[in-house]
Amino acid sequence: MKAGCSIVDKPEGGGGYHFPEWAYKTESSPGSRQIQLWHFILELLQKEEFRHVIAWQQGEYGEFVIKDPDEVARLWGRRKCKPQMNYDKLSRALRYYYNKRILHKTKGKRFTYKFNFNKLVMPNYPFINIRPNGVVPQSAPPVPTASSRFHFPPLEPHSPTEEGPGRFAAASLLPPHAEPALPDPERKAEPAELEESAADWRRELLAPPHAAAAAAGPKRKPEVVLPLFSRPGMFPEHPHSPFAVSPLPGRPGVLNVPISPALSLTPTLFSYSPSPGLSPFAAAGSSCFSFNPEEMKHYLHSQACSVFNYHLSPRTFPRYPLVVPPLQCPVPLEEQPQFPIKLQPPPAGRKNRERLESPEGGTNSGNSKPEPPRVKVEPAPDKEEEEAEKREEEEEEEEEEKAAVFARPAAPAWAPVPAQPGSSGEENVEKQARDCPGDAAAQERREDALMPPKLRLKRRWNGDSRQEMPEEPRPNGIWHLPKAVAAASDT
DNA sequence: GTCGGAACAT
DNA sequence: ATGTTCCGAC
Repeated sequence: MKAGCSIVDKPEGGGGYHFPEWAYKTESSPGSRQIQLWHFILELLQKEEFRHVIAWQQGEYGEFVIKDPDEVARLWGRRKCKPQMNYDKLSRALRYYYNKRILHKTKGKRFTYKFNFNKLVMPNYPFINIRPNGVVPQSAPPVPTASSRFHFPPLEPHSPTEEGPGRFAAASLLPPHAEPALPDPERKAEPAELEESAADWRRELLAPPHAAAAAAGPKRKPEVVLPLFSRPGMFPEHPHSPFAVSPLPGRPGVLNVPISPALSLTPTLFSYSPSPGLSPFAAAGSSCFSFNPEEMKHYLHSQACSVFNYHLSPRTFPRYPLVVPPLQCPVPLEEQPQFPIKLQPPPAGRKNRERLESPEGGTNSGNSKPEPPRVKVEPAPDKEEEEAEKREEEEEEEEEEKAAVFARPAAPAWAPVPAQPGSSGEENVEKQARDCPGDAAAQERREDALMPPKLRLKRRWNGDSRQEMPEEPRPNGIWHLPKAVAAASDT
């Protein structure tokens, strides 16, 4: 049944440029990560059309309620070409997000979940406002309103030669009036429909039944609607696609890496999130609303282009901290480290400090002893800290987070960065992103601390090592015994 | 309903 | 890695 489910091939890597695999894993790329559920949820949440299916919970930050589980499941199933999808399965996927701290359940409220916006989206969706009745219908976390008024400076477009279908056409940003009707829940996906490219799924989702039916015939060109954030002249060459121009400077036809502010919703990427020190919202955890206007400006700019792409790959942005569409991009892409993160020395966090005997502990290529057991033998976690974290979490979950999500105390090990005259904001931000991975790492450990040891183990075994597990030469496959390990740790 | 383990798929 | 599918337990 998958035959019909077309996916957009990943861009051909011409020009000899090689991008890391993850870079291709945009929403529509083949493979396991076409689109992530949380992402999809966010999209639905964003659209007025689906208000009756899923909607933000008024008054609860990041909380949403699935009003029609079956329909959501159906939409998800259609999106993923899983006709057998149902709420039971979908919710299972949702539950996996608990551990990742992307979501959690709102206890006692059926079909109600809550995004962990404070830690996740907040710093990455600076442009989304909660405007339940606004044009951006279903909103998102309440962020400083500056975001909504921000406008993009002209970007330097490169000429994308092969855009493929406008797979990320701005349909998700359609104004509510565009497609008011819900698709007929009964309507089955017909082959022709399934043949549609990823670009069409939105249209399909959004389209009223008759329109969708029409789509089954000769493919009519989707009416591309300008996104909210799009402005005339923004991308003169491709006025109707906000994604026509890659934020990545000058890489025509190679890869229009979608830059996404959504980014680090996966644990793996947490550490790469814009550091709190870099983001005005950074603070995600703490004094979120007191930010330096300059920083704000720079930050907004650096993320500007990501914004209308925010529903693209959540993986892109954080790893390309240096290639954000620049006011001025001093470092040519090819000179930038492809995997800047991996080059970063382990943060000097508490745990790492313990084991960091040598100051240069970052690269241990010469080390003959990888000492893998260290990871397996999870020492009893720091009780106090864990307790504290647990308390914090309980507070959050059980007290319905009456403590504002933003009020979370985060003791950053970094210092606020003075605006550097002479260097662009991006530069600043980016540099910090490079130089100060520690804070993110610290947060990582906090997150880990929040987690039961078993889960922590799991995360690590799942490759979610991050700073906890420095890049070490590991014997092939030997460590890949997650279940065994989990079991072992259980007994 | 909700949860999470397990096996499996992509 | 991120689900999907199934399922027993609560």
